[in-house]
Amino acid sequence: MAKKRHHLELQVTLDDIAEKLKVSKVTVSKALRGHPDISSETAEKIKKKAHQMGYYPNLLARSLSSQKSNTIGVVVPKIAHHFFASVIEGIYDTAFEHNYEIILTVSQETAERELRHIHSLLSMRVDGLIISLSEETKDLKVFQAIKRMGLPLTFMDRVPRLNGFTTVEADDRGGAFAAIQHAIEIGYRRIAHLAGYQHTNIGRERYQGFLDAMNKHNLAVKKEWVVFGGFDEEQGYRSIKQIFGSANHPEVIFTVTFPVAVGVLKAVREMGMRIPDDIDLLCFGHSGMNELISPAVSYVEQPNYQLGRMSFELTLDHIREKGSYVPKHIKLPTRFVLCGTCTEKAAVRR
Amino acid sequence: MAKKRHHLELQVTLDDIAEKLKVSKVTVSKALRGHPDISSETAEKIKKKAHQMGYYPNLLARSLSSQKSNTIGVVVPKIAHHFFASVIEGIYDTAFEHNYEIILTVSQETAERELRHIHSLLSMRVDGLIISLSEETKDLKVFQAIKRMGLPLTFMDRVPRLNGFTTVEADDRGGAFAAIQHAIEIGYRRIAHLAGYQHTNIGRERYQGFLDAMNKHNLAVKKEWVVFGGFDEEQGYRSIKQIFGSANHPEVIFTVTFPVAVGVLKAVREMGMRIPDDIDLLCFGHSGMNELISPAVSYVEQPNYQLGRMSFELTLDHIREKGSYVPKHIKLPTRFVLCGTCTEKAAVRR
DNA sequence: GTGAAAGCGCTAACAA
DNA sequence: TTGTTAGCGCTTTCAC
Repeated sequence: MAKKRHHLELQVTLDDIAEKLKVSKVTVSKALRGHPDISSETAEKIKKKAHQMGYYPNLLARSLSSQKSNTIGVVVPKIAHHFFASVIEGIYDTAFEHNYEIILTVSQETAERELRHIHSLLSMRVDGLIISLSEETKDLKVFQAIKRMGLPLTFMDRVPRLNGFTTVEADDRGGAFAAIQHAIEIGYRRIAHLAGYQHTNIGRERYQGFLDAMNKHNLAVKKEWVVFGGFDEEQGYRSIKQIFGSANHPEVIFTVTFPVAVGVLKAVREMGMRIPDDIDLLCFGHSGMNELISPAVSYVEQPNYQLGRMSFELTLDHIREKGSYVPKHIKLPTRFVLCGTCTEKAAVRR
Repeated sequence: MAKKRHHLELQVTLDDIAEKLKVSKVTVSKALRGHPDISSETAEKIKKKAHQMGYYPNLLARSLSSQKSNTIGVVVPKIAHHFFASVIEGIYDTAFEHNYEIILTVSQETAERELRHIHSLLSMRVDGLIISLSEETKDLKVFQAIKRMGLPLTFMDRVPRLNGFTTVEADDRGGAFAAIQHAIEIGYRRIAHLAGYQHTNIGRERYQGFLDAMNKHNLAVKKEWVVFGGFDEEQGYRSIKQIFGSANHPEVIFTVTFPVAVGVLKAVREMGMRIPDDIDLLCFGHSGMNELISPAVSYVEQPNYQLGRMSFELTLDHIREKGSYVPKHIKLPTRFVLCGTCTEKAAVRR
C-alpha cells in the first residue's frame, strides 16, 4: 500500500501506480523500464496507467539506488565565446544521442570557481567529468583525488600536465607552425606573437609552433614582440598597445586566440592604422562572424564541434569500460585557412 | 556502525565519518550543515575530519530526503548565439551567487527536443524551471501540467500565450517601433521587414512595433516586403533573395534578429550590392562582433544579461514563496542604437 | 547537545 | 512472471 505522502508535492510515485493497479511497485518499476521479466500485457497496462497519471520517474531516487546518474558534468572557462559555444554544442548533441544529461558549469577563467563547480559536480554524483581548465588553474590536487575515486575524467583543449587522464586536444603546435610558416613564406620577417600563459598547454603549444617555424627559417624571435597573457579581447587590446609603444614595429601579429585578435583589431583601428597595410594579422581560432569583417582574419581552424563530440564519447567509453579503460590522448588536426589578411599581396607591398 | 558497502565506490559517507569519530551520523549531518544543535567544538572536529577524509555530501540522497535539489532547469533554443549566450551567462552568474546549480538544456529550436528536455528536468526534480520556447513550439499542454504540479516556471524572452506564469521579456514592440521610426525620420519610405513566425511572441511583437511606426506615419506596408520565418542566418539569406527576386526593391530592411541580419549581409554581399548604398539595414539585437563589421549595423539593444538575471531571481522568489507567489510580468526596456547603417547620410543620398 | 527510528522513491537480489 | 526484503545516503521528527 502506498504510504501517505508527508509532503504536499503531487508527484506520482511507483507506489501510487502499483496501488491503483493492485500490483507491487517492483512490477511497475520493471515494466516501466522495459525489463524482460514482465509480460508485455501487464507492461502495456502499467505504461498506459503511468502516462495517464502523469508519472515521471524520480531520477534522484533512481540514481541513488542504482549508483549511476546518467549525467555528465562539464566545466568550461567561458560560454559566450564562439570556440566554447561550439564545443559545448558538440557535447550536448552527443549527450542527447546517448540519452545522457549534461550539467554544464562555467569557471569564468578563475581557479576558485572551477574548484567549487567540481565539488558541486562530485556531490551531484555525475557519472563522469569533462573539464577544460581555466587560465588560472595551477593546483592539480583535485584531479588526482578524482582519479583515486575512479571517476572518469576527460580533459578537453585546456589540459594539465598530469598522467593517467584522457585528453582531447587540437593540434595546436602544428596549427601555429602552419600559420607562421605561411607568414614567412610570403615574405614576412618581423613577426610578433601575442601568446598565451605558459602554464597552460595551449599557450605553450602555440608558442612552440611559432618558435618551430621561426627556427626552421633561422629568424630571430624578438623578445619585445612576444607578449604572454590571457585569452580574451582585453588582453589583445593591451598587448598591442604595449608592442606599439616601443620604437620597432613588427610586420605581422599572430594571436593565440580569436578574441585576442579582436582586441588587436579594435586597438589598431583606434590608433588609426589599417590592416593589412600598416600591420598584418593572423590568429588561432575564429568565429562565424569572421567573414563579415574586412579584411577577414586568416586563421588556424580548430575542430571545435568535434572536440566536444570526442570528449563526450571517450568519457562514455571510460564509464562503460570502467576499470579496464586505458586513458587515450587524442590530437585532432588543425588547418590554416587563408582569408583576407596575410595575403601575398599584402606582404609584397611592403 | 557503518554498513559494508555493496559497491566498490570509495565515496565517503556520513556513516564513515560517524564511525571514525564515535558519534551518530545524525550528529555528523547536522554539524556539516551548520545546524545550531551541535556544539561548535564537536562541529569543528567533525568538519575537520570530513575534509580530511575527502567527504562530498551526496546531493542525490540529500535532495531525495529533503525534497529539494537546489537546482534549476533551463531550456533555451540555442546556445552558440550571442543573445542566448549572454542570457545564459546572466542566469549562471545569478545562480552561482545563490548557490544554485543550473541544468542547462538546448532545444535546438525543435519542439520535440524541448519536450524531452522538460521531461528530463521534471524527472531530475529541479526546484524550478526557466524556459525560452523553441520557434516550433505550439503544444502548451506540458506547461499547464507543470503549473498543476505547483512547480515554479518562468518564461523568458520566448513566452507562450498562457496565463498564470511569470514572464520576463524585453520591450520588443517598443524597440522595433523606435528602429522603424528612426528609418522613417531620416527619410526612408520603402521599408521591408524580415519578420519572425507569428506564433511566437517575439515575432508578433516586433512585427507590431514595425506596423505601429508604419501606421503612425501613414506608410503602406507592402506585402512582398514582409517575410515571416525563423530566427537564424539561413532564414535571412533565403528571405533576402526572395525579396530581391521581385522587381520592386525596398530601401531598407529591418530584421527580427541579428543572425537574420547576418544572413542578409552575406546574401547582399554575394549579390554584389553594398550596404547602405544599395540597400540599408537595421536589426533587432546585436553581437559583440558588430562593431568590427563595416558598416556596423544599427540595432535595437536588448538587455540580454539582465533577462537572465531577472528570470533566475523571479524563479527563486517563486520557489521561496511557493503557494503565495503571484506571477509577475516583466518587460525590460530596449534601446535603439545608431551605428553605421541607417544614418542620415545614407538616406539622403537616395 | 545528541541520537534512534523512520522515510524520501527507487532498484537489485532473491524467493515464491 | 511476480513480489518480498533490503538497502542507496541523507534529513527529519522526536525522545533522551
